[in-house]
Amino acid sequence: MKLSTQEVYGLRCILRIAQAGEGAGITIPEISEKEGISKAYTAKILRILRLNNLIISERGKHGGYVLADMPEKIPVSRVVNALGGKLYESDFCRKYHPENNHVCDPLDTCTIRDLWFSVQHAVDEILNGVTLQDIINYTITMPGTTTKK
Amino acid sequence: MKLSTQEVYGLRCILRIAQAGEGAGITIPEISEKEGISKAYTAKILRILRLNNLIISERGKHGGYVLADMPEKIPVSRVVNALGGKLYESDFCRKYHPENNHVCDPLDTCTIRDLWFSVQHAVDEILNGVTLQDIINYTITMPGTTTKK
DNA sequence: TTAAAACTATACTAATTTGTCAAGATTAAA
DNA sequence: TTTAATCTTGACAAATTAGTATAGTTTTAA
Repeated sequence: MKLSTQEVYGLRCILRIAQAGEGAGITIPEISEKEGISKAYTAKILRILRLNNLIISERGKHGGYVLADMPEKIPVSRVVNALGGKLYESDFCRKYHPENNHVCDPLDTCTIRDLWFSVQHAVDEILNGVTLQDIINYTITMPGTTTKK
Repeated sequence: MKLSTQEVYGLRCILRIAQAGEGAGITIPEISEKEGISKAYTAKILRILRLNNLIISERGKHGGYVLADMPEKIPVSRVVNALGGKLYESDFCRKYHPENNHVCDPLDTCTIRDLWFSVQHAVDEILNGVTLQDIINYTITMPGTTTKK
């Protein structure tokens, strides 16, 4: 059970956008430089976030990205699901029974499916309960940290 | 956030071994046939389980595999961790900061790390609390299911 | 109207994960 | 001791995911 790099990078990118502030906007080169991710890859990840209506792009010379909603209204779950999909999805059984799935009988598979589903539920509960604003707030109030310009 | 196929297949394979019963043993061809996984791939997955001391192989003509411990003493977490690793591991920061990691400062990265860590904790809690025996029991008592020979 | 600075899209390469193959080692029974 | 049924190993091939390159389009401001 692993996070994809897209999920990790994507969350960091959208946090940069959130931290840029209301309507301020931040560009791909800026995010790229701050996160140490290439411009091309940053663009690719932001595209996914945009197609999922998490961020809005402004084109042209003074363009950049802003959040599509207020940071306190964007739970981390939306970001993660956009970039990496869910642990348990409706195609679960089909996916893991590539053959004529004669083995997908109630004997074992359903139990296992239930188990993964409950794991998915626990993860969702946590990620739904944390918004981008929560992360920003928590960061600022952490001891020893300063708000970096 | 995805399960690897190894994790899903591996859990199913070890459940087949558990269901075979005390000291009974089950062979690669049998597991392969029952699960619809190729013999070669089954062998590869069982090898990982064996190297993680979850199962014991008996070689020779009447060989096969048995559990290394009682099914009620093997939590699912051990199986999953053996096959797919953990969501959050000690190399987390290094892994996701491939550059000279100049961006791994307390401003954002630590908060995100804490978030992933709490997700990992929730997943662990669930997977630690379910043993192979639990899955077998639950299966057998499910309505409409029969114990397949 | 031109040029710069930004985003957009698609195709391509590299790395990782999945899955296969083939040759070998071990054991039990005839 | 031979044979057949088993596990063991490492190299290989295929598929997926990660990341790059390139050739655009859009907008602003001079």
